[in-house]
Amino acid sequence: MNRSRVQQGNTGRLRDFGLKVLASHGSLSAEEEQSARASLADMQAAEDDAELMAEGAPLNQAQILLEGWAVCQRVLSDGRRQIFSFLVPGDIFGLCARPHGEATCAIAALSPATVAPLPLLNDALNTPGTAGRIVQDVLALQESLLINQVVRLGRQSAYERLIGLLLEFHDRLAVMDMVEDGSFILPFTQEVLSDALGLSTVHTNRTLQQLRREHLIETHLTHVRLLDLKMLAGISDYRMPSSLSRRAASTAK
Amino acid sequence: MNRSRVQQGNTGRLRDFGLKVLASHGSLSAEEEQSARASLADMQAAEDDAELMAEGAPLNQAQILLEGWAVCQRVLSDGRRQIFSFLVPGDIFGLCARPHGEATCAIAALSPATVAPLPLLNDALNTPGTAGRIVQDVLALQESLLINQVVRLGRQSAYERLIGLLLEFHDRLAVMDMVEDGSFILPFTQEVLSDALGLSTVHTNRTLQQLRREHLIETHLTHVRLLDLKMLAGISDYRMPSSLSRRAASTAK
DNA sequence: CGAGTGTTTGATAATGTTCAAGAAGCGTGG
DNA sequence: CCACGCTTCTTGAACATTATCAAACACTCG
Repeated sequence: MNRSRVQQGNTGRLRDFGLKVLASHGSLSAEEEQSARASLADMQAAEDDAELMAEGAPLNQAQILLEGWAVCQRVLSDGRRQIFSFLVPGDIFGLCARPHGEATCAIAALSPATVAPLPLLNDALNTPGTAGRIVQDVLALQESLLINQVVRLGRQSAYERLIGLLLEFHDRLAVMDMVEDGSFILPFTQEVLSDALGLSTVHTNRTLQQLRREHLIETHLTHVRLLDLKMLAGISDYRMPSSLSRRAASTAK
Repeated sequence: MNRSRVQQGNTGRLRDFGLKVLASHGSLSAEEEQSARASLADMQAAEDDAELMAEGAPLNQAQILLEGWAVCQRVLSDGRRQIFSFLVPGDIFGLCARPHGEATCAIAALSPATVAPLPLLNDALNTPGTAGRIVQDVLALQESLLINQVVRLGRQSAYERLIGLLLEFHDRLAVMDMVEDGSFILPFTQEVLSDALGLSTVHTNRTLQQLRREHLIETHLTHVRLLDLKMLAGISDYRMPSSLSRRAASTAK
């Protein structure tokens, strides 16, 4: 774990982002905001590729990813890697519903990242306030994303899988206010995408090309734009997880 | 939901089986055993193919599958089916770590089944006794099985997947004392296996044949025998979930 | 025996992988 | 500013894996 101070100028912006994310689940009480504000100040930078959490680590320290992306992954003994899920900026991790839970997979940063502890959320699952609500929402979302991942890997074609994952990114980033006109940034390589989709990089590349040829997406460097959400959702049989759509509604101006 | 009385002669055996399963997590207190005994008496039969739990149903009624197999599954709009996980006799379902949880997928019986409620386990997650321990164990196992399923589907060949799933069956049934000399019964068709493995039935069939030709397994009707556990585990990079190996140790005479 | 369901087989096609090499983007240091 | 090395993306060709379709076979139950 290789962490260090965060550049001065950013801390304010990132702290406000963290507070906004928490508040998107419900309004924070004065004490809750106080606690969140204090712990967000402890934010730390992590390098690209840093392991934010090891497989088997005790799940008793809630954290929020304030900046950068990360993945939950497992590496097979022969080097093949499977990515289970992505963490996007604003995502909360390190939670577990049951006491003494252990991480079932490692969490690794995909880009330089900033992380802050949220002791407020530790063991908050069954508490009445907004903290409890946040934990519930986060766990519910995690579960439903994992189920969607199984469906993609088991029963969908490369084409459908890729679309489904892009739509998931879209909806999750939209809740964090990181989508503009269908466009967002994926700060990682096609290899990462492939390890999530269970495909070779070459095939991921060609499938992306197909989507571009069909004018369903545009890409420029790490920017992706989804051009026809309805069409894409139809092709991949995608439905937004209910735990997201609730929050999307509450975020809308 | 199509349920009815259980045949007279079986209730005693099934009740004892249920009690044995619960006790395999830790010794039950007098009150716990009392409660379990009472609710096991409410066991009900379910037909082949019956839906034991609908997708979206509130997860607040713990139940135990005393007899028969079931699956967690989701069906895509075009009819393709993905099976996420299997429930073997002795498995507990209907639990959720968070309050107000909803089932993310439907549970369907694969064979005629017998099910009993276990109110003892409702909201027992954070309680001190053995009931709490059971809930923790069950949830931990579910999670780790789902992760294994993702790895199989995403990064393993048909051959590896099939072996991995067979080993999982072996170890889970062994804990329930349903394996004899590497041999056990899978009371469902190759189509079910295929829907779990994300393969066509034809390909599942041919992969099974290959395993037989290589003398790694034997099959006779619904009986399967694994002939070389070490070899099989090596091929598929399989490790027994830790939540199972703990119980396997405690079950051993 | 006959209908129904599940398994096996063969032929063929689609989907996805591998390997190898070239092109494009990016940072670094001269 | 350019040259260089590095990584990522892209391309082509050959190959492997898995799916699809259709038919035959086997087993089970009435």
